[in-house]
Amino acid sequence: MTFKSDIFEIVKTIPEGRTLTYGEVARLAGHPRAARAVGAVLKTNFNLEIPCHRVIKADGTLGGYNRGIEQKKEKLRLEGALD
DNA sequence: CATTTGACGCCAA
DNA sequence: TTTGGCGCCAAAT
Repeated sequence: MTFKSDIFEIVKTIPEGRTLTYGEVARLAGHPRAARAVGAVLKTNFNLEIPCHRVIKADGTLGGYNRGIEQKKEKLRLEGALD
């Protein structure tokens, strides 16, 4: 499988109300040092079936989102992943 | 095939 | 608490 597909598989398993960091996703995919590459992949994929808004930075900030950082923030708030 | 780019992560000032 | 710098890796060009 490709790095991309591995990442998507992992992200698809993130339950509502839960968040993982880019680094965590990379580690779960078997690429412990590829945190940055994870963002590169999520960025090029617009598949809404993939809850990529649940992937945030290790320092607690949200990072980015291909549909706007505000949308990401709002989604997480609705799911209770914030506060 | 060689470079550049960037939704990262960590540490020193 | 902010900045700045560096290592890392896959995608895009």
